[in-house]
Amino acid sequence: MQEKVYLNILKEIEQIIYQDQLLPGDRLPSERELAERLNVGRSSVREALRSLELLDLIITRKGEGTFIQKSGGRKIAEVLARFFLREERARRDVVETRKIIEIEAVRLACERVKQSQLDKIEAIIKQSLSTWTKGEPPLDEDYLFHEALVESSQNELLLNVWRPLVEYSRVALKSTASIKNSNDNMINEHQTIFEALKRKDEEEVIFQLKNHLENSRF
Amino acid sequence: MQEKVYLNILKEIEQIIYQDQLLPGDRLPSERELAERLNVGRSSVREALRSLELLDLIITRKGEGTFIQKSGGRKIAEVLARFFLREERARRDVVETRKIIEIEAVRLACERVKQSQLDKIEAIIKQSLSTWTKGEPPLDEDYLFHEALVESSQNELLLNVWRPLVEYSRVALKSTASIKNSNDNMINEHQTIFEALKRKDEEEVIFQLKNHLENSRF
DNA sequence: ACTTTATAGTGGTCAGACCACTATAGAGCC
DNA sequence: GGCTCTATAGTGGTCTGACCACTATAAAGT
Repeated sequence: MQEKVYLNILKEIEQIIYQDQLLPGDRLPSERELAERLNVGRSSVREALRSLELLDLIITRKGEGTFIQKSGGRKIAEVLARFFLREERARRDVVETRKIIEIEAVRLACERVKQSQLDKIEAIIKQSLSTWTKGEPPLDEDYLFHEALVESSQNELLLNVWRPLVEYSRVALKSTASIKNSNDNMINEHQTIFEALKRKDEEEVIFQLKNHLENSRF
Repeated sequence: MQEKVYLNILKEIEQIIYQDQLLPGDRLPSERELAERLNVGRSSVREALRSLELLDLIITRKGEGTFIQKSGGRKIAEVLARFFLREERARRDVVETRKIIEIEAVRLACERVKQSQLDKIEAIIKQSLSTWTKGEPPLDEDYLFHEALVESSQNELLLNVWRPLVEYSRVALKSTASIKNSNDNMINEHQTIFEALKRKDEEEVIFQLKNHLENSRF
């Protein structure tokens, strides 16, 4: 059975990225050029590009072109969340998988974290305090803290798998989340995790993180 | 700034699914009907559908229509893997991430494995012996064994994240793999892992699996 | 009632038109 | 020569239409 044209185009685009050594920010050939080059219709090219766009792998800008993007997984998480909301099992899988990834990333981080990353995490905690002092919930800092933890694993794939999972968790759970954790507890827990990571105390950081993930809003 | 038409269509499709209480297996309105209903071009509808299709949320069949599907996430994992694994540290990240996933999946399996899955794993081991007795390397069985382990976690997402990692590993490492494991050791190790899993001895199964993954060809 | 044929409807792909926007090149002015 | 403005080329965005291959359905024939 012949595979659909847009799937073949995805593969070809991947090849082009590989052969031309394209990086995030670099520009892909135009739709018309791709169509000509691959001997397909422009509509088919567009179908493929829309798929990639939803994965946040590319961004297309009118008048400029199509650019490779470092994936944030935001759009896909939103779409998945909307489609998954009614499937209890899938939600469990996402939450569970996200926790697994994060915990194992932090385990790796105990060996690999760089001083600059520790500094960054510390700064995020300080920013949390500052935000909270101003009377605002430090939601962004909460996210950034967790992201920085996973980043400290020095395993980019884990980070890229983790991101859409977290985005999904945020969207999927936002209307039903029971907040078990006040903001000051959250910041305290971040601080505790950070201190354990600084000491590279694997057992303690895992324990504290697991505890925190049980209490966390996402 | 006006959002792209295809993103609006995604939202409308979601609404239709919700209002019509559509479930996996149910059919969406035709492309032409959607285009008319939403007052957009058919091409735009197709762009939206391709996005959903890549997420495995729908399946479109020529002559029949477009159906809601229970997502397996296979295609997306494949595409994401292909796009992420170009980077410098990709190989290490893949191998490491795959191990993490597999080990954690097996940890879950110790609580969750079903008798039918144990039976399946046992059958795969028997098939390995049979294949090897015939003088052939039991490569397929090796893969199937690992897949069945991850499957036993009852976390479909883990399985779907694991698959492309393994596929990549097979392709990327195949020319440089140093085979540290003879086939009979491999089968013995599979057997040992299986026995520990049957006993639901988490510590032992993790230990044996880690050992095996160090020796394994993929 | 069953089989065959014709028709309607489905998705799949491509070409083409035209629009809004951006980038680039060229002309004109100081 | 440098700067500004204008024109043109190129980009994506969206829609329409044509035609194909396949499936579903209805009607006709046995």
